[in-house]
Amino acid sequence: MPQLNGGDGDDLGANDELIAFKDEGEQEEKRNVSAERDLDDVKSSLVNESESSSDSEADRRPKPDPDLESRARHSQLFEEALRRQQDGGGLFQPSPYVGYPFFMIPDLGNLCSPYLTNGALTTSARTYLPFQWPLLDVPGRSAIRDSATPTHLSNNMPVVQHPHMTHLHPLLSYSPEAFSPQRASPGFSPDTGMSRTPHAACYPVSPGGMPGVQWFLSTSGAHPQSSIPHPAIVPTGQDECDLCPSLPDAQQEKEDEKKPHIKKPLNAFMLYMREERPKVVAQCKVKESATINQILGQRWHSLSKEEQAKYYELARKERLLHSKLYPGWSARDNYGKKKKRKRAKSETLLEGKTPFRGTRESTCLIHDRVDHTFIHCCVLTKLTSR
DNA sequence: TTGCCTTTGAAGAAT
DNA sequence: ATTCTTCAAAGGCAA
Repeated sequence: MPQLNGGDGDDLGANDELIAFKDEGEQEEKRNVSAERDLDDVKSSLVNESESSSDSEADRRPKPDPDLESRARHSQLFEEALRRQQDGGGLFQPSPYVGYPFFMIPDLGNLCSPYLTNGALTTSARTYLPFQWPLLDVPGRSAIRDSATPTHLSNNMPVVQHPHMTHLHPLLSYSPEAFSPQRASPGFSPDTGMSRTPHAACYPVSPGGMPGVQWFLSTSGAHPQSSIPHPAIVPTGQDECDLCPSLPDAQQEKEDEKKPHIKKPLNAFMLYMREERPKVVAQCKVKESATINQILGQRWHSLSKEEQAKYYELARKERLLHSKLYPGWSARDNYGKKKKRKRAKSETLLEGKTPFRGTRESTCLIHDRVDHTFIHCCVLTKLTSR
């Protein structure tokens, strides 16, 4: 499959992807040569345009886009809320990167328990996010506070959850469920309702990655950062931390296999699939992914160069952001990870161990349209299966 | 319960 | 320099 790889090395993106056409006649190929060249030109111009502006912090902010206009309004609300917070001594900062719901939270000591014992929201539990999340119709903070009062599930896990949170669907570049109740740091004791370890989970936070941006990945206690997992990170329910004493080799190896793993950024086609899959499912009444992917593959080839260029540009930004979030990450890091994880899981089952994977803790933010702020909620889920 | 299927593209390893 | 391999997503299905 022909591919050009003339990356500029600056933004780590393969800026000059070529669309490859398979199983097509010679004439078709000739026709595509010029099409590929055109697409290449489009991509190059996109890349140059993007790169020429990539040095500027301001330019990393979202540009006017008809698709984003509604979100721009949200952004405005966010900026206003931010200013109010800062005027009031708040330390929140907006993220210049709009593709991910960054949370700039300086003091997260009780982020995961944002409510006081009486169920009221603590001051630091209130935070803000960039505008990519959809606005919610929340009747008012009091209603949120009432409904968010901690309750208990049948397994005695304390739960703080607002009923509206189920509507939250962040526009993530990675798996949306990264911010769902199934994604969170695990070290939570069901008995005490508190963190099982002082550092529930220390996921790789790039030290020099993005200026002013940190992913807070542990929950509370000794470590200064609290946690909202990046969508590309797949926590596994194991307590891990660089500061913990190292384990014996065999055990260490086993633990390594369970370490959260940073996923690859999605390529252009994957981004296209993510967007188009629901439409194909609806149109073709087919659910089998293999069939759907075949259809999507055909549709991908039938896209115009402009349409494809949109996804290549998205993918390039994905890679750029990913590389900034995880400067030391390599695709090689994940080689064999799938098989190892599967093997580790089956070994656990063979040993007759209950595949209890700890506790997931997830967070959500609810927009309060009354005073244009966001309210942080925390959900704890006991994990016993995959 | 697990792994395969099926697609394209990116990246690293191997030749 | 070219080719090969792996992994990203998704969910049904066979073993």
